[in-house]
Amino acid sequence: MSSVKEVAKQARVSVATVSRVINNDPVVSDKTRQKVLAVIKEMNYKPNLLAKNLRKQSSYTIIMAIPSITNPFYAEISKGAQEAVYGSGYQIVIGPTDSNKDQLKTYIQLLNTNLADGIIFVSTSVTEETLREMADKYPIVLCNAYYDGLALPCISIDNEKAGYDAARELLRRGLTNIAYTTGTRDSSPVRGRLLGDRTALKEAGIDFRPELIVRARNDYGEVLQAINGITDAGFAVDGILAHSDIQAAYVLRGIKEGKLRLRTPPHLISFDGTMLTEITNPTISSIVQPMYDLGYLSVQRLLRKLKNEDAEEEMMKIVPHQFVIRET
Amino acid sequence: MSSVKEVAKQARVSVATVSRVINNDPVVSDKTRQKVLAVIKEMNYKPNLLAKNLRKQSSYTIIMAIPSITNPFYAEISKGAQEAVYGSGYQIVIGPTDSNKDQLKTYIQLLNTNLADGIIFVSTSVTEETLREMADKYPIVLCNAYYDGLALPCISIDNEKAGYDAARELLRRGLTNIAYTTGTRDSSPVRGRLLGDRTALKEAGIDFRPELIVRARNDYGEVLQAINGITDAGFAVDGILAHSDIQAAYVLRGIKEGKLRLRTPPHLISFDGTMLTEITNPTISSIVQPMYDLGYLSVQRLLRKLKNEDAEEEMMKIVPHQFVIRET
DNA sequence: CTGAAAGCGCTTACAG
DNA sequence: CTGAAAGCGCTTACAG
Repeated sequence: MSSVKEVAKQARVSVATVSRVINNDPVVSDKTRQKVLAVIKEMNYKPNLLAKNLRKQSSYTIIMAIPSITNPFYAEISKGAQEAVYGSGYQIVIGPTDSNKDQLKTYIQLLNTNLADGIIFVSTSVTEETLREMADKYPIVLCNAYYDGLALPCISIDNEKAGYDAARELLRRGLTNIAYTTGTRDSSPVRGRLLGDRTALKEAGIDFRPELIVRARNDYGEVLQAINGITDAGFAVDGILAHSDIQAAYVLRGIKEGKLRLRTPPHLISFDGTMLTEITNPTISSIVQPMYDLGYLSVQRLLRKLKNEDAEEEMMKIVPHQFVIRET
Repeated sequence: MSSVKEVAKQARVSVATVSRVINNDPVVSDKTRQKVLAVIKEMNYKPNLLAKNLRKQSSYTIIMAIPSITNPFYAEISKGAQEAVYGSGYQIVIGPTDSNKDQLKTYIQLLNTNLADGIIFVSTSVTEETLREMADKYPIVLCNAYYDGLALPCISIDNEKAGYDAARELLRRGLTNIAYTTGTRDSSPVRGRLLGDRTALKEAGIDFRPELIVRARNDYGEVLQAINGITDAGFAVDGILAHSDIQAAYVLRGIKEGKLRLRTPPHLISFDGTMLTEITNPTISSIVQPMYDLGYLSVQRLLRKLKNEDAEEEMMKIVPHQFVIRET
């Protein structure tokens, strides 16, 4: 492996000059530059970026902590994120947090040990307490979920509007017992969507019934149990708002397999709008989030932050969602 | 930020001793170790791994080049890979290659510039020529696809057996015009599956018709076109072997939307067996690959290779697939 | 068992 | 416009 030293020797210049050429420093003369460039090409020299990183005190690496990579919603966000670093000179490490309790610590450790320059937290993959401790030590961007007490940049859809849109559509169809399966965590998206839900109910003159709000993970059994629980409590569920496409797909599966105790096939609207909503039968109506953009913009924001180019920016960046009515 | 130097000063030892303590060198005395450990804790010292990496000439980073992260098949492989690095001291960069022609170059550049120690190529994300050039420069592991001329470690299912299993089942059902939508690339999995297909046909006494083999990407339009092309050529397709679950899901969608010109609903078997096959309606019969294991074992193999612990190992590691009959 | 010193391969302030 | 030299923060062969 050749080094700047050897290139310098071959080109009969100093290592400083070689370094300047590599970094396109306009100060070097054209003649010198050409000479050095020729030697670099001839020797097939590649700079050792491990050395550069140490010297610059930067890993040029960012982390995206994300619940799960196998949920298509997060896969799309990851895709946007990965494409956003392309050409920036940064690498991105996608860090799933749901499979193991301590994985998040590993990613934070990367920041502690100078192996990462900043981090994006997608959804509620971190506690508010941890976040507070990290907030003034490291560059952070939030994606999807925010925390009221923390002034951190956040990219998200308008969840209140989304919840309102979805509930309003079901109400427009004349439904009165609309169940809502939320995730397991109390997060800003869930709170926002519920707020929208309540506004829509209020406008329609229908009482909000907390019994219709149930928690469930993206797990078939939990979704069945959650909804059957509402039925068993005496509510004739006629509409369902699903926290994710996966949950909605499980609702359809439950209906098909006869494991969901319902009087009539419910109207169903899911949040996210991944490819899943188009391959189920019936296809699922949903609030479509701009997943790719969420990932892409989060990375861009973090990169600007790392370069201190974000001074003037608003903390909250709302990206538009779409509402696509399909067969449910 | 504190450094070994400051820790050394506080603990009244040399930086060498601090380094030895950090790295659990058994040579240091217990008293010294305790003293240093106490100071490290007190100062909340975290080693700067950028410096360690330069000194050790290793990034402790591996790359997994993978066609697409949004295809659930590859998402599961990624998941296995990510969990396999957990606790190893290595990081993994998941690098999608399908969205941009030059992304693969970026990942190879990471190897050139000492920012990655080794690479896993999933499926045919690289040309044989590129691979040949890289083969003796960097540690490489292949996942899914292999190249006959190159003695590189590979983790894969037995595609010939899988193709045989799938074709045999369709033949057992009395079908005689079995279409096979392959991917767009000529890869070892496709060749293997076709070989198995032909063996099964031969055993059943049915002629192999190359017209039934059609290429298609994981794209709705291409899948429709490919299969309609066979019908238009005069074949009464009654069974379909789909190269991926996504293609199979598109076949179902095509049938539902009436865009597939077929006499009867075809029997359908897909390769991969991701969650998609269970949320479609009907659910899809498939050759289920151990996706998580493919990713997990590929990483383990590469890590052993990096530590030179794989001297005795076979190049080819076959992992078992399952054949799950669902509703198609 | 411990320390002094060299060195990993870059970048950059400073001097000329 | 260019070079000599210091330094980023570690690890490790060597000496004692």
